[in-house]
Amino acid sequence: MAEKLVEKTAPQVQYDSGGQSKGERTRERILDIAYGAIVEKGFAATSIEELVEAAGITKSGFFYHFRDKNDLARELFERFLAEDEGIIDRLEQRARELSDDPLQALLIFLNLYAQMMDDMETIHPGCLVATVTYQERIFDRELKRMNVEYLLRMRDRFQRWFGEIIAENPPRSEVDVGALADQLTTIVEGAIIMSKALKDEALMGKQTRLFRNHVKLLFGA
Amino acid sequence: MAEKLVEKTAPQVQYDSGGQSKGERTRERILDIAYGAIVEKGFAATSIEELVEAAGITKSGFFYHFRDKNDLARELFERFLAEDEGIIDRLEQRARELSDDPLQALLIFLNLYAQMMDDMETIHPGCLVATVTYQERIFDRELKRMNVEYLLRMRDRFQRWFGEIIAENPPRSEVDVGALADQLTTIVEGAIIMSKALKDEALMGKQTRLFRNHVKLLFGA
DNA sequence: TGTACATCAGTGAACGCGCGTTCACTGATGTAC
DNA sequence: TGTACATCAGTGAACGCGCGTTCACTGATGTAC
Repeated sequence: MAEKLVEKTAPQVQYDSGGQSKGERTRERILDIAYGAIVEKGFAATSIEELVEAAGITKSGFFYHFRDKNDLARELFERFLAEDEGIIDRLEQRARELSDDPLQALLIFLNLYAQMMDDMETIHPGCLVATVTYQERIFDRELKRMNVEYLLRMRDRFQRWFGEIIAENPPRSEVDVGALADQLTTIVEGAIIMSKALKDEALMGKQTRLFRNHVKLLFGA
Repeated sequence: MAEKLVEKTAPQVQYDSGGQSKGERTRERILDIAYGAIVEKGFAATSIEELVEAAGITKSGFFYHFRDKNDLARELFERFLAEDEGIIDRLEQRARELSDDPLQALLIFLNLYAQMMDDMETIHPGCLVATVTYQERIFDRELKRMNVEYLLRMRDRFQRWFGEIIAENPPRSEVDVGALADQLTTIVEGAIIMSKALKDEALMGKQTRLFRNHVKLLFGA
């Protein structure tokens, strides 16, 4: 009996985890687990029960960290979009550093992007965009708005880039610049679906390189 | 009282509905309603309750026609795939009739396909492919298999077509024919997501024409 | 240094609701004799 | 032409299960005096 009481009050080891409190670590763990589960099988099919079981807490513990299930979805989506755009920003920056010519820079960027996809052992996180679009009903308006704004920022980024390219390289054939600006995103979204369905991990990189080939033919010397 | 009894046994009008029995008509009605609902908001979010309410029968009536919910999904998917491939078959046939040259025929086909998308007042049914892929967990193996085989048939179709084209027209740059064969499907799947998210009905046609432009640059004189 | 109180990070039990599914039953239509 | 039976196309009530959510409570840690 006395032993048990002593065990019960055993000193809690305080891990140094980069300034994160215990609660923050749990919260992050839930988000990580939820991310994987939602990408794998969708939001509706992912139950709170399985998340907390994997996280090693109880269901009520979940509701200590998140107001409700949509709250989790919002947080997750925000997190993913920031991460994804950060990656694209860095790739664009590197590509621009490697060439002053906008066309060359874009071709380098597309190569870097395709390589990144080849190296990705797991499924691309962009799935979430598609998941949000397909299950809009169970997600709320806030999520839809975030999704649309993300897609529009991508469009803007490439529209400007193609604008720079066209200023110096007349296109070999008449082309819809707006559609061109959307095409990488379109292909990536489609390739996620295809690669997942066909279990073909090389597909995404290949499709990106095909788009690169189009750009090269269209503006190349 | 007597009046009511007479009303109750009022002669049932027998509509001529193309040889379909009453049960077959109800079944088709359920399938039509389910199709719209699933494309709009996904399979999991579509309840049997709402389907039977819209169809004007009771929930038990649903189970007279379908063994369970997956049974409905299977039937629906089968129906859609057959319809979709029928359309593509006819467009290819028309395009081949209009030109003996495989390259010209493909360019005509892509124009016809893009036009069809422009004319489509509603969202493209190909959504179902994406829905199946994203919600594979709640659908069964049979559905996944049908989906994969559909994608492989599409790949085959275009791989053969590009084979014919390359035999006569050397490509202007080295190209991955397998990836090229997948690209139309990839772009269409991606464009469905984009057009739905951005509520931009013209996007699908534009993306298809961009792919056409790539083919033209790649093999054109 | 010890005590009192506040906050953090949860637990455990219970709830209500909706959904898919079952089952016994039924009224209308079709078929055989 | 009438009757008996079979099949079709459902109805109505009930079920059990899981899921999201709530709520009162708690043990550990942090802070003030």
